[in-house]
Amino acid sequence: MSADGSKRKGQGRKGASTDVAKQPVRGRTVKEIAAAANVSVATVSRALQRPEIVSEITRQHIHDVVRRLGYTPNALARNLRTARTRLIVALLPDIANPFFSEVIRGIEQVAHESGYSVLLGETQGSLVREQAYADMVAARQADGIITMSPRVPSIPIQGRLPVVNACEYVKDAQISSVFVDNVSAAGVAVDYLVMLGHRDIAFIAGPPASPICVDREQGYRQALQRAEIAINPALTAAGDFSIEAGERAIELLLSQGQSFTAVFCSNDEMAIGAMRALNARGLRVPDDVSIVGFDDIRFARYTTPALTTVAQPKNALGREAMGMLIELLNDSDVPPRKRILSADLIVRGTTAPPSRRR
Amino acid sequence: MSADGSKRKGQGRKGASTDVAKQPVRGRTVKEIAAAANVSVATVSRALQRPEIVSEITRQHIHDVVRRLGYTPNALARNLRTARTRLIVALLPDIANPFFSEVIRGIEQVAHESGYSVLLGETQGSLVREQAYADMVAARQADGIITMSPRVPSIPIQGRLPVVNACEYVKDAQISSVFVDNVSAAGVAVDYLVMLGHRDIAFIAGPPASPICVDREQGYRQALQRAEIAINPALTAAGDFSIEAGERAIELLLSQGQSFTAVFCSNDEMAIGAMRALNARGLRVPDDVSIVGFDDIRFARYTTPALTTVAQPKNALGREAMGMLIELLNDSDVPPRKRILSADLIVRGTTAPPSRRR
DNA sequence: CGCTTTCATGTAATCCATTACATTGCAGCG
DNA sequence: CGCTGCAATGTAATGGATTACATGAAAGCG
Repeated sequence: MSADGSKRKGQGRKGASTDVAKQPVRGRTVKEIAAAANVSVATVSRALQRPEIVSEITRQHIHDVVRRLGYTPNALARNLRTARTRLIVALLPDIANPFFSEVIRGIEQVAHESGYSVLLGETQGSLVREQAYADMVAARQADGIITMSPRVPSIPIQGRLPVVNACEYVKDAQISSVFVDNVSAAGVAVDYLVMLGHRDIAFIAGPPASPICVDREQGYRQALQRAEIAINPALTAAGDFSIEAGERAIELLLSQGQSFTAVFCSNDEMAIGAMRALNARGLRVPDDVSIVGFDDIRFARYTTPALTTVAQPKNALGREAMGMLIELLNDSDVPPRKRILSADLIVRGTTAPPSRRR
Repeated sequence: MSADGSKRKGQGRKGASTDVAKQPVRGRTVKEIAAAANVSVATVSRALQRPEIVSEITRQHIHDVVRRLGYTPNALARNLRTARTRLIVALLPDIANPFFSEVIRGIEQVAHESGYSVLLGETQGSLVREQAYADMVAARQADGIITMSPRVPSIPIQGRLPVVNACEYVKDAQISSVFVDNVSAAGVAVDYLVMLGHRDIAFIAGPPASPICVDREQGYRQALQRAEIAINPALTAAGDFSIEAGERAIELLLSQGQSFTAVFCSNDEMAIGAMRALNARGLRVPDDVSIVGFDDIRFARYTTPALTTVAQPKNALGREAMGMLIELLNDSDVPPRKRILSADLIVRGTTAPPSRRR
């Protein structure tokens, strides 16, 4: 078989004319374009990257050839050489949670203004996933990461990678973050309930691993203290941000025979669950029980009655986060900083003064 | 001043030894590891890629060095060489739409089983965005794409790229697709309304550019024909899948003085909007008007009353789409095929027989 | 006219990991 | 002993683009 003549090494088509017809059109290279246009690879590259430094005529010609042959430069090669991808990854725990959608919008707006593309990674709260996506940055497939988990510290590795934490933050991590002042935002919400005349206010907590949830709980407590209402620990129920958790929390409180005229929920989805559970038990919102949520997701406006909630500046959170990331990408020496935005109470239909009954 | 001295161009660190101390730990290379471990780069690469072909002792040693120095192989270089990224991009028009979340879950499950990572791109219906993400595949930054827009044909370029269309499809495009039988699913929904006794059934359409919406409308019409109900074009209102569109549609119909006892909506969000608009006008669901949605998004269960809707097999759609994509990635010659799943009507609380009144 | 600039383009080094092929050493076998 | 075969490792080609540096031609200038 004289096993050498063929060799098959390299691109596998040195002849370049034998089987051209069958071969799919994928994978042209600068070299091919250069050959077809009778110029050097450098000129082709320049014609595409910085057209102004190539003479009008060759530029035209090269562009024609590129179009005719259908050439897309290999981004891997380009990025390898230039050491940047103009790609950033946004990590979100749960795409199903509409809260993040608008944050993403903000991120994308700023990203595009600066020539970055955004790719989304869903982590489902899994550390492994977070790591996997973070490694993409370490492996240079992306320039930076914005994470919306309360668990950034697991991410940064060797030296400081360009990471920004949005919506969440980590207690004493050296990482730039943008988030709202959850303590005071929660406080405002509970103050409002107090102002309406409520004194038995239940609280549905979020995952305790998340500092922002701890803050919301603290805001709730401080507000009660301000109003000189004794804190009843039995009125606090655990939750995990899901609609179902909201339902369960209410069922638990009711089955324990707790009495309350208002519920402050750590997010809107749990508030929706709470409303449903109350309705199921024949209790009316807001006549029997007032409900306040947190986040102001898109659906909050469309519950019946519409949900009173604390609106986070979602778009601004995203924009700000991306802004910080860009700063970091341009100069890896800027020190991490925390940016705190404020959130507003939006009063809709689920809150009213407590009724006489009960 | 003297605004030139700095220049700032290029990688900005040729010296490579002057400021080693200051320099962040980023960017080790096989070469460095090889030097530190006193072996060749080939051995390092092998120790990491196919440990079994390296002697126990060198493997150990190399792994130690890798860990000690903190080395992550440059994925760009690797992917460039191996011509695969093990990354796929899923394009969705709108992350805010909870329908897609579960489809994504399905995609991710299958992807991970086969060693792929999934990145999400939001297109917001913009062709430019779609192209940009599609170009990532052309530029070899990702191996394939699953798109959930009804506009695939804009994507594939030069030869057939690995593209699969999920949830939507394009009439006569040569692209693999997975979607439900929208005609019959819509038919079943309308049949049910008819069965309940409704004869004046309004329809809120989706974007006409989307074939699946055309199909849903066709299903609606066919069902009316089956029931020998004359089709009243004035009972069909345009929509764009948003909650607001649902509200507007109802307001339009009511302001035109149309009379109807049921509304079939092309998706759940418009159904939610419709419910709200009806409530705002003092009409009760389902007592005065029955509502049926489409998709069965997570929130459908939590409206009051809970929404009757057509459930798409979201997870299966995602799994199937990813399955097809993997097939394509393994063998680019498999011919495109369409896979059609079925959808089930879920009866909840927004449907009832028409009331005597009206 | 000769010299310096400037412009357009070409040549080849470079980014970093993978891997085909080459080399070395040693065990096994007739 | 000499040869084959295998295991472990090394050397260098390779992937595809960018870009520093080199070259050559044309233009500007005294």
